[in-house]
Amino acid sequence: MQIDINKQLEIIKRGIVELIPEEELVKKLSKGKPLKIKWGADPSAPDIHLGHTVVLNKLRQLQELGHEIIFLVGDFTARIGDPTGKSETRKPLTEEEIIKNSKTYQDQVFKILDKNKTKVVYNSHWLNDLKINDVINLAAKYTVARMLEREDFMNRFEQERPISIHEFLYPLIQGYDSVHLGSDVEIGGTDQKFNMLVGRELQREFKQEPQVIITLPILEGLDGVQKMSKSLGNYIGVTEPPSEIFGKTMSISDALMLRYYELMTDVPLAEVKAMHPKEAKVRLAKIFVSRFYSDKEAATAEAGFESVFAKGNVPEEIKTVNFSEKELIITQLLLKGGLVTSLSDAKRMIKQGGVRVDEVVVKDEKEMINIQKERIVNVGKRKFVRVKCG
RNA sequence: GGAGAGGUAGCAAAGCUGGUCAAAUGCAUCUGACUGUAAAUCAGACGGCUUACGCCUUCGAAGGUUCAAAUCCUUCCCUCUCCA
Repeated sequence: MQIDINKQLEIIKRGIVELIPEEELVKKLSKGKPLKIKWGADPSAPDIHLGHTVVLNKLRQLQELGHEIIFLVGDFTARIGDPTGKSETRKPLTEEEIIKNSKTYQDQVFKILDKNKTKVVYNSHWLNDLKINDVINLAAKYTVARMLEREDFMNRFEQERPISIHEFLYPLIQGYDSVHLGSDVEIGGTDQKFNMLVGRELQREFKQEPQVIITLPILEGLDGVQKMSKSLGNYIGVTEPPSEIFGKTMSISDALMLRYYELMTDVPLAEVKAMHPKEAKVRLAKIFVSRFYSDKEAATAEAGFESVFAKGNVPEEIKTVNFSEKELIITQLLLKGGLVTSLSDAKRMIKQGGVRVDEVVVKDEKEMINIQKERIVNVGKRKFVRVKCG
């Protein structure tokens, strides 16, 4: 039942950035036993997006090759909270939040992974038991100079920006997880390379055979520059409605489209380049919707998109807001309809010609809008709301 | 423990001989034009409330000086550098 090693290697290596070191993987594979593949996730943000799917797809392949996926939920660090950097201090999550988040997370992950072939573990189960001397021992196994090998540490160090001591602990803890699990392979984005390498060192210290590391590309977000992440708001979530997935895909640049094709599809790039860019993008958008929903949903999303943006129609599914008033001044309508953030914002949009009621541009910021009959109000190209009295 | 530098809007970064600072500039963002909801480009907006004159809140925090403070003083919090 074991698949040929060369064949496995070929599948494993496709689309990855690095395999460190390949010989060790061959050696591990040649033992003929399923490998323990560790993959760690942070449960503080429960929504997974396209960026995560790059790794998930690879894990799925490994799973199909008969290996065991260990999905490690990093609940320990989530519970402590990570005050790293100047970005908003991450609040420590409560027990309930973590359980809830990780459940949501799993629901989404198992849209791609085979639940029956995945083992879910929580690192608090063993990390909670560590004593302070265990931690110091762990810390003694690594030097500051080696920690500074990590690019972002070095950058911050050179730019005289703060680095907290505990940040040095995280790679060690992540490495210790590998020791505890006895993982054969750890997989993650290229940004995890350093931490995963620490795992190798620690396993060696603990007289284990070091894990092999597989790094995968980090997917750029919709802006095409920064990595896709929820906090940057440049992501496509796998649970978003089909129309959103479709629309967001259509808004990316041509260059980014090629990148997405490369990282997330099997379509030959030459074939994509031969197509008209717009057609290629539609095809990509449909691939994504099909993947998380169905071909039928994809076709519907495409039709909806063409109707709204090519023909300028009103989207079919839009939010309805009810009012008790029979008529309302346009600015209030926009604010209460959630289309703008303040009255000033509303006036701004009107002044700039971005506000329409039933497709007619509103020029007067004092205009009264009668809503006894249902009206469609929109700001810009994307924000629509249906308003009515009652 | 000692000496010094610094904390400004989403980010970066001016201003800091007190008023003309709701705070230059760049990036990001948003709206409009052009398009393929692409890129590039152009026009504009980008704290809140007001039809508007204007008013209110904002420059790490709290006090103080002053007719008036991001700008001066005091205390506190935080960051970095050098010395120990």
